[in-house]
Amino acid sequence: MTKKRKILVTSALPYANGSIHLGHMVETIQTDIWVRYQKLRGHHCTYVCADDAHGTAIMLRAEQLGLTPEEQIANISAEHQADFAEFFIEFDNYHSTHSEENKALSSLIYTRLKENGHISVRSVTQAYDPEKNLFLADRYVKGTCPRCKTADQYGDNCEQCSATYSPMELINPVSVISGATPVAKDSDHFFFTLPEFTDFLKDWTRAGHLQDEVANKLAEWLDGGLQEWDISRDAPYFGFEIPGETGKYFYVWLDAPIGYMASFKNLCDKTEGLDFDDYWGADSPNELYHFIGKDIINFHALFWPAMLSDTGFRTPTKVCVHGFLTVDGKKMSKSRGTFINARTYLDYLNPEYLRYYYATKLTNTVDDLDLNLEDFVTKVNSDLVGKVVNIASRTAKFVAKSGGVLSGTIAEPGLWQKFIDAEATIANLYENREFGKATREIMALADAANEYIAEQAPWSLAKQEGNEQKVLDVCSLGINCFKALMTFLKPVLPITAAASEEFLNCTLDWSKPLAFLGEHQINKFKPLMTRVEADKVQAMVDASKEEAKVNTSDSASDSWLAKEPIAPEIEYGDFAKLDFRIALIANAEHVEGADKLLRLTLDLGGDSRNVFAGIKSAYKPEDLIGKRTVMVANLKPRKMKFGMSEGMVLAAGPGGKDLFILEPHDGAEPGMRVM
RNA sequence: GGCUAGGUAGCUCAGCUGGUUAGAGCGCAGCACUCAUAAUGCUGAGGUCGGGAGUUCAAGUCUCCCCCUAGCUACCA
Repeated sequence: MTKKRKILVTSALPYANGSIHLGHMVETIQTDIWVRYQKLRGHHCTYVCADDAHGTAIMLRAEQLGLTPEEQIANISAEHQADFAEFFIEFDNYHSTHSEENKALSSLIYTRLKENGHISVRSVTQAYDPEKNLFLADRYVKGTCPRCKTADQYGDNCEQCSATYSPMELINPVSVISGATPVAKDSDHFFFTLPEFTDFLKDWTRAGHLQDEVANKLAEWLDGGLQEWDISRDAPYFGFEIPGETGKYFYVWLDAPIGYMASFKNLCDKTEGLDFDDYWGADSPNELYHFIGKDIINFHALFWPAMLSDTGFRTPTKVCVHGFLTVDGKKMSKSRGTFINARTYLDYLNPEYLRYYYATKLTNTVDDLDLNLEDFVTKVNSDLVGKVVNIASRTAKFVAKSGGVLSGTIAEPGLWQKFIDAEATIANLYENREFGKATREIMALADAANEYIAEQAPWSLAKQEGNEQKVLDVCSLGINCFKALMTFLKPVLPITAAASEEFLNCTLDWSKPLAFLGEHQINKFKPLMTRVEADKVQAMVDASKEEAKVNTSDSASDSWLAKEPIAPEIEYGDFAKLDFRIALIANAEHVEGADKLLRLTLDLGGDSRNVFAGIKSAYKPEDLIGKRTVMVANLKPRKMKFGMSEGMVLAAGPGGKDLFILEPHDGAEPGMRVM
């Protein structure tokens, strides 16, 4: 190996408010494979992580459970660490952002930012819960959209009409926490003056620390003008109080990335020879890698380097961004059972299956990664059991028969050379986080080994006297191929690698070039990995469905009635004022410039109406033409940007794709009144 | 609407700076083998590379337009 590198690696800190799921595992498995690879190559690599333990959500959750926030985060931390451990995620340290180290570092960084004139203070008006005496983030206020009158919308924007507003603009705003009506209240907030770092960030984001597509994405923000970043929250808040202030706390995202430093500091304090400044000093010669998902790019590639550069610390060598996990091509879904918790997976399946499957799908791009459950079963079985492990399984017996000592003769140097030649390629792919390509290379070698064995057919040779040495030579090469394959796969499959070391009676070492193992005693072969059972996968999906059911009935808020209670009772006379009519959709078309509207021409059997309907997200015009529906015919016409809307069609559903217009049974004719 | 990614065989994905009949694995069909956790090997079927136009001697690969998917972002009632 060349120079020994010193690398500090992090995964994003999981939030201490929920369980680890298979989406989180994409990141920790990706990071862990990379870290294990670096260690295997003989580099000094340190992997730290922590729970992200602050914020209103955690405070409220703890309260709900009747726990102190400290008890709550301790419970979750234990759960997270147990899950990670069983997936063989090998952290060198797992800490918490709610720690002394983090408090000290956050204060230090804040103080330096302030000294450098990069903290500004100004008053912000916010919704305030007068019962709980708590400022309410937008998502903790719900009410009726001031624009389209849809009930039960969050305080920042409307799901129905996508209007944006501040929480206090809602009609009948309600605190989600207490049910009280929030009041507007002013408070001083502290801001990090990010725009002053625009030039620095324009350079930094193009200086090789990021994937190109990430830098492109960030250029949008940089060119559009950065905003100052609100880094304070008012008491009560579970976090760190801002030095020199009372009742002001660091916003959770301020101290979360500092949690990387804090976890490392914590490790340094208990590890001989590991020095904090050696890694975090402004001119540190060592490497710092952050692995994150694409949802938190701005925190890691804008705020974070700006803060670090301004406070005497080094900035990251690389921020490695990955995409989201989809399951069977779709977003993880609780009702489909594809929102799978790490623990649920572990209850049914071997963690190495998932490590391998993810490895075959991981690239160094931000593309989303699909866990196709059927593909998962066949790929793991075919690649690992059918190909790799099979090589040992089919040759071990012959070696054992001749005494269990491998031959020093390389029976087919051409084949062995293929493995030697692939070494640098595979190493390079690991280094560049192209695990999918790496596993493809490795499987190509496994194919070559199996072809060779099939071609030599040692079982046939063994039937004739005098071929003993030839059989041993062939199978020794087979075993060596297996040894090379498992060395290459060791970062992905630590447990199978360990079992293989036991079988091979040697350590799978990749800090030195691959060596042919000859004149060497090996142990009895035992099955190294069993196949994925498809019914276990199904059982896992079913269990996830059940968990989702329990959770939703728990919160008792998922039924449509709960979301929007039935309106107050009305008199028949009130109802009779509404004139609903059957209408034939004579035409439907897109409206230029409108994102959500379709222009419908409704035929009432003699009368024709022009109606704008906000159903573009759910219907194509051509699918509507010729269909009948129900409209409110006596609604006062309303002037809209695109023209007059003379009525309204009736539709149900939360919005987006889930909008369903009414369609009458056959026989109802245009113009008929609906009563 | 703007931006960033995608759209290649039934499924999951490769295809670098444009260059001979577009690849792999899985699945499927047939054959062989029977050492191996019914594993392995060989052969084969299967793609107008989202659609259209253009540049070029030559385009999956470049340009433009359109459609679809995901995410971010804006506006509109």
